[in-house]
Amino acid sequence: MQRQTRTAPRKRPRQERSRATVDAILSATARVLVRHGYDDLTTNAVATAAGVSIGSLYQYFPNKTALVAALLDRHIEDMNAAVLAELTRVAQLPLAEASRCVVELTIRAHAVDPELHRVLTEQVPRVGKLARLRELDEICHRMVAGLLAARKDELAIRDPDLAAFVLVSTIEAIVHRAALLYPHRLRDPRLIDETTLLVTRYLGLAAN
Amino acid sequence: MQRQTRTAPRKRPRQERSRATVDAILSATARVLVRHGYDDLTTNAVATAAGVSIGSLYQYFPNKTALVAALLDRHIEDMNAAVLAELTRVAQLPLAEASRCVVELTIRAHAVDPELHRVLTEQVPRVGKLARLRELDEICHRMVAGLLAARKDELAIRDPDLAAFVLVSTIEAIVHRAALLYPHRLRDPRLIDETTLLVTRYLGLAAN
DNA sequence: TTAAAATGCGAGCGTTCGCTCACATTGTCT
DNA sequence: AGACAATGTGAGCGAACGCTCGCATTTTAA
Repeated sequence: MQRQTRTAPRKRPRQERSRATVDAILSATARVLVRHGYDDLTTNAVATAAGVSIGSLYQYFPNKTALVAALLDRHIEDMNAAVLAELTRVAQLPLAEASRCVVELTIRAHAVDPELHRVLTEQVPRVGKLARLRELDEICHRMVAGLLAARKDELAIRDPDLAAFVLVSTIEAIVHRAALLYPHRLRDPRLIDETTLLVTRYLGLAAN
Repeated sequence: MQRQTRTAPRKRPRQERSRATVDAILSATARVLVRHGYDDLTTNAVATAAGVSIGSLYQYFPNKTALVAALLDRHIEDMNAAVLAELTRVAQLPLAEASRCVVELTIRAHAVDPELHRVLTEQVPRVGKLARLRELDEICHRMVAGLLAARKDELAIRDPDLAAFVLVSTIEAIVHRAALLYPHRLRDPRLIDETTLLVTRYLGLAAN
């Protein structure tokens, strides 16, 4: 399997000075990652780009993997906090409306620094964060399943769990694929319409 | 950007002996890749696993990247030949039936050496084969769009192109996600049913 | 049979890069 | 002011690994 290096941070910054250092290192990591890719990302390059010595870098990150893992963690948590909060809020709305909101939400989430998102997505398995990602996936999945189960009688579905799997996969995938392969489609409102249509027709909510 | 090494093979094997060598090298690459991941795949390890000297390996592959690229090429072409052929055949069937066939087909395609498929999927962008992948994607996309356009009057869709994008993304994604995260679902016939339902309801073909 | 081409071999060269360590500087506390 | 902790520095060590090259063996063809 993958070389599963320990990715926990080495030491937590106490003073303001060092917190700035850690921040500089992380943003430098992001820049180098986007410009050069993971393979050509060297710890020395990151240190230089951050305007920090290589020694300082190793005060806070035990190895190269931990560096990217930390960045990924931050990215995942940021992204997910937004999504989960919104998902909860949306649960109150009529289902047709909720569907559209979720689609829009997913698109918005992918539109924040898509380049970084792409690189990070590609590196997830190498950095050993698949588990965490799967965990969050599971949470989304269950929230949607709950939402569907609560309104089962308005819907044309039998198994809310299975339906949730299908829906979460679908929405995430359409947006993800659009973001990676056809970024212009993300700006196309018709993509939102069409994806929403897919969802509502599947759920048996469609007016037309 | 990525270190875009030349990935073209160095020399084509002429005799039977060398063809066997190249084959051994490629299957060894697959084995090592699955067992150790790309990062821990070394050319020396591949050579050893193939029962071939490192010198011989470099007779046919200019570098490590080319090795993985060749394997990936083979995998992509194999997978896609099957899919495209079947897609053509299915185009004759009634749409409801065709939908189910395509879903089943996609699942079958992912069930062939899923471990290798997973590793390769994760490694694709780093080997510079994204372009080829996108090309094949485009072909699928256009075939489906053509199929939808031809029977537009039976369907509840406006833009066959957009609908094709949505459908191809959807089916691929559900299967892909199931294969990577929840392999047991691939054996669950209800997944096929449910995905087919998603497709047919979206297209306005559903009986129920 | 024999020359040339194709193929196979593997010790080890050269480079890259992750990472340490001994020391310097800055901040905190009393 | 002095002492101790926190933080910052960067030359360079060591190991890993991609890849070459000179030579051995096998196959082809005349």
